[in-house]
Amino acid sequence: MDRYEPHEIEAKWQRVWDDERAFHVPNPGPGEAAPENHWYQLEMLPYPSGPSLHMGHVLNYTMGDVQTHVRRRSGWNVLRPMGWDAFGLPAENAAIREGRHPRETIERNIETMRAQMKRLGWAIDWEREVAAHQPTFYRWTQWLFQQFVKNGLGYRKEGPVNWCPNDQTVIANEYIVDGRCERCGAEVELRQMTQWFFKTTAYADELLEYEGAEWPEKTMAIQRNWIGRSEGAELLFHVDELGMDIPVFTTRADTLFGATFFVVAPEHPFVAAHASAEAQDYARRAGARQTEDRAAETEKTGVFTGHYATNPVNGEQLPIWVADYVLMDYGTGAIMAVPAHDERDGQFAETFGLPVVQVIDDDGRLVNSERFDGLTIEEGARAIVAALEAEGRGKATVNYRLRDWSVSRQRYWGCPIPYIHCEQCGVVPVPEEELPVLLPDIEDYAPKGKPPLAQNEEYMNVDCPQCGGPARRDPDTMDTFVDSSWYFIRYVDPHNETAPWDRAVADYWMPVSQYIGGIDHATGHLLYSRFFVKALNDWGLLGFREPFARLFHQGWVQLGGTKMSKTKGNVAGPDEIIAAYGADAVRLYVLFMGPADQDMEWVPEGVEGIVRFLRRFWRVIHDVAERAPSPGERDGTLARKANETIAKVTDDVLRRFQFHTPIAAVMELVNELSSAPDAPDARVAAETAVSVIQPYAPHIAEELWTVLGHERLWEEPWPEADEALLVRETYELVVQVNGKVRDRLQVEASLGEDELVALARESEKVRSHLNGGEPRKTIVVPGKLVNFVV
RNA sequence: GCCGAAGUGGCGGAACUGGCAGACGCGCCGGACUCAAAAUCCGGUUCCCUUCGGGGAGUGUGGGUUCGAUCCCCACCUUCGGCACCA
Repeated sequence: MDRYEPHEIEAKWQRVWDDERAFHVPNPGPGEAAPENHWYQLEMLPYPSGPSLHMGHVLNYTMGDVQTHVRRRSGWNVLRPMGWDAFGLPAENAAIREGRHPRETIERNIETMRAQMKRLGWAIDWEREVAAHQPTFYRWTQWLFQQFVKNGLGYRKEGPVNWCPNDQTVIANEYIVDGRCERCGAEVELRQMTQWFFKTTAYADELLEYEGAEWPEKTMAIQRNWIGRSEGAELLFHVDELGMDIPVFTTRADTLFGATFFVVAPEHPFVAAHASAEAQDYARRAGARQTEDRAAETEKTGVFTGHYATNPVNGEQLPIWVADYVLMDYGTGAIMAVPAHDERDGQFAETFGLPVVQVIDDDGRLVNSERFDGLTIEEGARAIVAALEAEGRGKATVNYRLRDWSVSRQRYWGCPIPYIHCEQCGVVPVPEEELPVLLPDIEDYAPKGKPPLAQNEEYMNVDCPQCGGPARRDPDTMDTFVDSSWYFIRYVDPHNETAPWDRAVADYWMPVSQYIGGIDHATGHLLYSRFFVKALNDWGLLGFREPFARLFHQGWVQLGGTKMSKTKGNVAGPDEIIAAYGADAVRLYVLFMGPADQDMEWVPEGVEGIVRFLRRFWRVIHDVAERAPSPGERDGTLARKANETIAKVTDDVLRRFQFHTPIAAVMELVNELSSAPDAPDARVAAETAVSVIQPYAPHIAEELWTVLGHERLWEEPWPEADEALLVRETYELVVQVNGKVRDRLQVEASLGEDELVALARESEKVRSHLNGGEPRKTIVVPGKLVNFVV
């Protein structure tokens, strides 16, 4: 027997798979009958800003790989592609640090990571590889951007945006944590800018539904929180002396009679237009402060504006105050204040000595509300809104926390926005036949507070496609979430030069059958991708409305108690472990560490146990190949154990999505096999062990398969458990007295209840606990236990 | 404050539908091989008591349902995650 030399056999089989295009999956040709069992296995694509894969990637892609192998061998037509989220800020910042061009940095990182992936032996169809920064890809990103604009879902708007002073660009809401930029930690500022937006709010309600999508409850809850749907009413308050209306949003129209004052946000246009000088001064000071700082303040502050609003239900004059506890970007930026039934309004009233009127009693019924007295909260709200609606002073509405998606970025390394600004014609799309607008190679792409592209006259100056006059290109680039919102569709048809994809091909493979990735993308990538697919479906480009039929989140691989990440610098790469033990050991260990959806601690010494198992496995299989009779028998103890292992592995991987217990099951089988390598049924058990470990450790499995005299295990049908062998001839019957185990008996599987009870009563141990008495009650569960109650 | 998830040996964890708690692995202890060590192999390893037959306790805490609860119900504690002056 040769020694187990992982590097030799891994290189050998990787070469074979490569030469044979073993994992290439062709698309069904036009009019060709396509296999019905198709499976689109996808893991979130890596972001090649760092020079290496980390263990989180290894976990993620190995899980996908196990799924891929088991499905392939079970007869599914499996699509399993890979690509690169190559545009974006971290990559650009890394390039700046290194003093190189982002393209150089990124393409070098992609080379490294691709080599690592191949070294790990993942079953990827490399002929479908895509990268966001390649013109062949971003041509269609730009085309899609124009579709959004043409369909009214993309627009330009001036408004306050989140500006990171360190990264010198606008950043998205989900990248702000406690008022700071998640990436660099700088305090985010508000700036007035004209920006491109995608109208995610148009799909707010639909994004709350997950029809046909099997998603973790948790992820849907995060998205629901983020969307923040809130049913209520918009009510109009009239300012008599100015002859104008101010709308408010409220979820508590039932408390309208309890409104004793009225508050507008410092940024509310009413303040600048009509408030007293003192109030305007307050608003200026408050508006300059961060929302988070304002929230941290416990004391309520505010100033009376000098005007009054009329309560639409009873004509009462309510003083209008400006206060920073009311936020301009939620609802209408103005509220009716009901100090008796809202904690914040209550604090404000107390601070400024404003009146408090109770309008809901302890039983939850309306009081002091004239003709609405006695109604419940729900009835009251409905009745009051209905009454106001009849007068044109209110209507039921739904408000959302979700904002439209701001997609412009003032940085270099992204997809150019395919629009031209002409003084005569306005904002004009670059004609489709001129796409892509190529990202120019420029020398100086360091951030300077204005987009690097804006400084490049050669790029910026262009003829207007409409009037031919001088015009300027849009100097911004797109948020990288635009790229990742559709990359998974491009995979199905990656070389299409006339369209982003062929709809028939997309509809064949999609939606993604199983998506695996981090839950940190719940409010970013996963939400935007759903938005994209709903829009694309509405335009007739796709035949489905949810991109990811099933979703799974892997846990974090932690080192020293904190999650591995580039920013924390505690990234452990797979290279050293592969060099020391081989790819199969790494693959097995990442999955053996624990349940894949829970965080796990990377213990470098832990891989030793797996290595020991692999060496032992190697030895035992060789031993069996030499000593066990061939063809051998199929129904002994080992064969039955092997059969149970098949059932366990298959069920865990396919139904339970659990990857660590199958490894334990195979270890058990190998342990038993090692004590009887010459048994009549050892050969069938050995073949089973090798066959079912193949998705986890494909190289050693392939090699041992040849040792057992076979070939091409990666194409071998996945073994099926033999139902007949799963039924045990005898089993261990547990005998309890008062629910406590007192004895265990080997019994024939065919015995009926009466026979089991009779056998159990004969047990010495049981008799001593029965103390000669008759059981008051006897419970029999055939196949499991007998319980005597005394 | 609202919403969600999780608490099992020294450690990672298993127990899938209410039926043997601790599979598998790490670590540790003992033994074999060795001049010795590493590697490998064999055995042991929840805790307490024990006359070595066995007995008792035990899955965050306290209750409940049940012949029987890690699993179901109620209350609480702790940890983690999401949202949050959101009207």
